[in-house]
Amino acid sequence: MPEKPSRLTSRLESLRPETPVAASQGAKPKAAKARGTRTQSAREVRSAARKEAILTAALEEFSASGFAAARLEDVAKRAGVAKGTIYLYFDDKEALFQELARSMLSPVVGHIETFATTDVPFRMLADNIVDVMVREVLTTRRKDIIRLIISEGTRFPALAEFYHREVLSRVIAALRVVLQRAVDRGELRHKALIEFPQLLGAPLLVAVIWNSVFGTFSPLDARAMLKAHIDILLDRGGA
Amino acid sequence: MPEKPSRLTSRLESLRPETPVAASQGAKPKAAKARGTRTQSAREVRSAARKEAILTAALEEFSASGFAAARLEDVAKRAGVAKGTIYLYFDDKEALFQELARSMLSPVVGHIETFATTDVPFRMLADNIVDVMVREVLTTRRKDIIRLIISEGTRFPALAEFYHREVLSRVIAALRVVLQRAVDRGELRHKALIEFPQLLGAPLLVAVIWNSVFGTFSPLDARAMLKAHIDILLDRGGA
Amino acid sequence: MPEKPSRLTSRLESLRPETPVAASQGAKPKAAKARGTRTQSAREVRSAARKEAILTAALEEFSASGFAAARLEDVAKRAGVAKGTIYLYFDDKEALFQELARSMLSPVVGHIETFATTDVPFRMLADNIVDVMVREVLTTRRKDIIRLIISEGTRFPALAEFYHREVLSRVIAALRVVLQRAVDRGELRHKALIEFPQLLGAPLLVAVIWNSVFGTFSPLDARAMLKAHIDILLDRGGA
Amino acid sequence: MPEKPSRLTSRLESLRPETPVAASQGAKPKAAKARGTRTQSAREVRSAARKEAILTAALEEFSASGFAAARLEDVAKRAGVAKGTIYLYFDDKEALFQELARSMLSPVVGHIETFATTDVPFRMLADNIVDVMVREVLTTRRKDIIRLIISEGTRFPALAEFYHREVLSRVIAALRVVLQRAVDRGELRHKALIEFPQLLGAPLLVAVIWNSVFGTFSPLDARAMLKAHIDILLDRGGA
DNA sequence: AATGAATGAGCGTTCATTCAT
DNA sequence: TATGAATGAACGCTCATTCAT
Repeated sequence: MPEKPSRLTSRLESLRPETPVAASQGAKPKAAKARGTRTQSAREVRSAARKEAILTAALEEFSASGFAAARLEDVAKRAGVAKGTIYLYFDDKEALFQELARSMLSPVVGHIETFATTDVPFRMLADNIVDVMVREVLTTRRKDIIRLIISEGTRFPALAEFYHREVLSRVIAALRVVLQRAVDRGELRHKALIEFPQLLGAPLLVAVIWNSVFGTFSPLDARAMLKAHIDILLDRGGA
Repeated sequence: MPEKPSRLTSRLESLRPETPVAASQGAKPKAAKARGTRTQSAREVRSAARKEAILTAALEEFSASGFAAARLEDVAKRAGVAKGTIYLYFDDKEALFQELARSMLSPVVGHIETFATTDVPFRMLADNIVDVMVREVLTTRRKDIIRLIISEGTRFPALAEFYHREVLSRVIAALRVVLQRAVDRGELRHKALIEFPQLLGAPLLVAVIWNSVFGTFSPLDARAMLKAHIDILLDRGGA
Repeated sequence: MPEKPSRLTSRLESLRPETPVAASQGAKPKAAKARGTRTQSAREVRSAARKEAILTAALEEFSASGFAAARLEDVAKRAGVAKGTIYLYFDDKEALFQELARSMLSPVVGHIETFATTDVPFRMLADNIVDVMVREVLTTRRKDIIRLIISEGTRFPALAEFYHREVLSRVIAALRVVLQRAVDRGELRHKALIEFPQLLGAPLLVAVIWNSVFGTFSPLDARAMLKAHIDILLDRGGA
Repeated sequence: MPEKPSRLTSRLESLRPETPVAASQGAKPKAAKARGTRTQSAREVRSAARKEAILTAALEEFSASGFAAARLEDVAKRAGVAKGTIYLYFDDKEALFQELARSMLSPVVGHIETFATTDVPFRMLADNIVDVMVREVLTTRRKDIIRLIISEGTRFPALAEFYHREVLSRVIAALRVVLQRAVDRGELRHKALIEFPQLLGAPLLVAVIWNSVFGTFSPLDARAMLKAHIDILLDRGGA
């Protein structure tokens, strides 16, 4: 069913833009003049592209090596710029890291609440969530951001708070609405989920971590597992 | 109920020794010749204590800073030895890290299979597992090892494999036995769990990560969540 | 007496133009073709103004930070031009520095010899010198040039030689004439001054350095000190 | 006369030790345990020697290039140590610089007041001061320290204050005593010197600066100039 | 065995200089 | 002519590792 993009799916998918997009569009090095919506000059376009290239490269390097071990020179090389160029766009290594995380998260932020406002049967919603998670998280670089936050969150409290405030707490609030409604409608029996919506997301976390840490020698069928989880919660497939 | 250590509990708890124990017995610096089982000389005892002190210190530093950012000098200081002393017991930083992880995991390994051989009602077993996890993982440094493996696993494939082979795959196998039996006995309806025992452990992972990353400003009642999860799986507390 | 600008004073003061004046007239960026004396086009005027702005800014930055630590970007910012523009007028940082020093010194050069040709009583001349030094050196940016030459002279032998040749040796020669005449006339007893006219200027150096280094927390009344010095040389104010 | 070291001379010369001596003798890297006067271990001796070697090398490099342009690697090379070794003894480049200045000044500090307590005819004292200045300042590295303070004082206010407080203000106070006594005894006519003892020292400053900046191509006979200055103040050699 | 001073490769960051626009 | 983004050599500083004591 999720194969044929329903209206719901497409709405849920609107968190799409996977490539890191700086909050400020016309990424003028260091001084991003947000001058409304205007046609960008060639230079502005090039600048924005460069910033994105750096962010993309940074994501790859940070994912592969972690914050401390990642070398800015490698980021530069991968982005096809000189070492110094990074500093035209970011104050320092830490700022690059934090902006990276934020820029990957920001597009998500705006679309989270849609969950709650979408009025569809819970099982359909659940199926779709699984689908979106697989397509938008597990098979994209967003899973790497999640891992980075797990790995470095303790060392970057500001980032952890940002992620918690802008993403997790909203997701949880939205899920609570959805779950409450499902319970009210008799679509879901487990009221405990309302208190701990984390239980709904837990398998996603397992999938992300498992496949990144053990995936090479023991891959896990994330989609199947997520579906199984939903089935359990909905008493489906039990026989 | 778990308050009064039942026979089961105590067996499960026997994975106790939380302090890192060197895999090699006598811990002769560098050339650990395990010369049969012999009463250790005073020097050997002192040496083993030193190694343990270093491992304990290393765990704390690695947990706090991650592998790359942790400073061996800080480890030494915390362990009360000189920087050079570390190299009498470990080849290099990486070896220290790997031995640390292994030494923390090893005691666990031996006791995992007990799960499968313990023949108790599933719901009792499940409750006990929750209890043990909280006491032996979430409130001890073992949670830090889990986080370290999540954070550094990609950079240390050997460690990831070790952990997968010696811990996870065994735990999963044991859980499968237990879960199969529970299904067979009609104690559990969700056969899907047999295919994905990870779903049983997922909330533990969430608890570990959540409290370490967001715990300071948004603590999560891990025990309550784990219990809620069990209740859901067992259809308890629902109605 | 020096209060009412006598003819002497005004002549001494003619070393006035404090703003740096480019040695090259029309200041055509880089290729300063001095095309005879012609009315400068609007563009040439603007160009000359720009060069001056850069020199003024450079003086401030070099004075504040020294040659090595001064940042060309700051010079540009202060001059209100882009970084690259500096290179339209100067070959590199060092050339900017040397031209700066030369341009500040050049106007002085032309007027030094006037000392010798002015035929006034020594004590009047001496008083005026004090006055001019205070007004034209100590309270202007020329003191900064002196400090810069002291600080950087060793690293810029060409500059040191230039300063010595074009300024110091001339001043000294002129002073010798003046001093000799004063001795001959019986206005001055200390023949040794003729050999070491530096002794006449020494207090000026002290004033410049003292006030720039210790001035903030222990200011020195330069004028009073210079006057005291003259009084000593002239045996005034003693009894 | 100054040729035959009189008692006075030797007293004045007691500011001798020219090689930089760290305030704390047994220069244990970073943690200088000042444990009274004790025989230093071989290691302590070697450590102190190293610190001195670094300071000496630093003086040379800083003198030659100025603070900003001096390269720590060159300091290390000159001192015969590795780059990192410097950081065992000094926190950073700035600390090295400040400690250098202080260590060169400290031995001076203790001996300044002797001027005032020495009760000899002023002209003898003056001659001796000239002599000591030439031997202990102009022909040693102390002149470099003076130049460094002139050059970098503005950028290192703490150093400027230290120098002013510990050296200059004391010298000036001591000179005032001496000068006052000379005036009282009728040995000196110029009372103005009491207000501005700087006038006594001004030629020394000129000599230091002149010879370091123009010395190569136009050396100045500092001793002769200083003597001439004294002669002027004392009305000697006039007729 | 234990120490900790010493090393030097390595990395983050700066900034003079260049050059496409 | 003027700009300022881009470059990359250079340098301060760190820290894993070694080794004389």
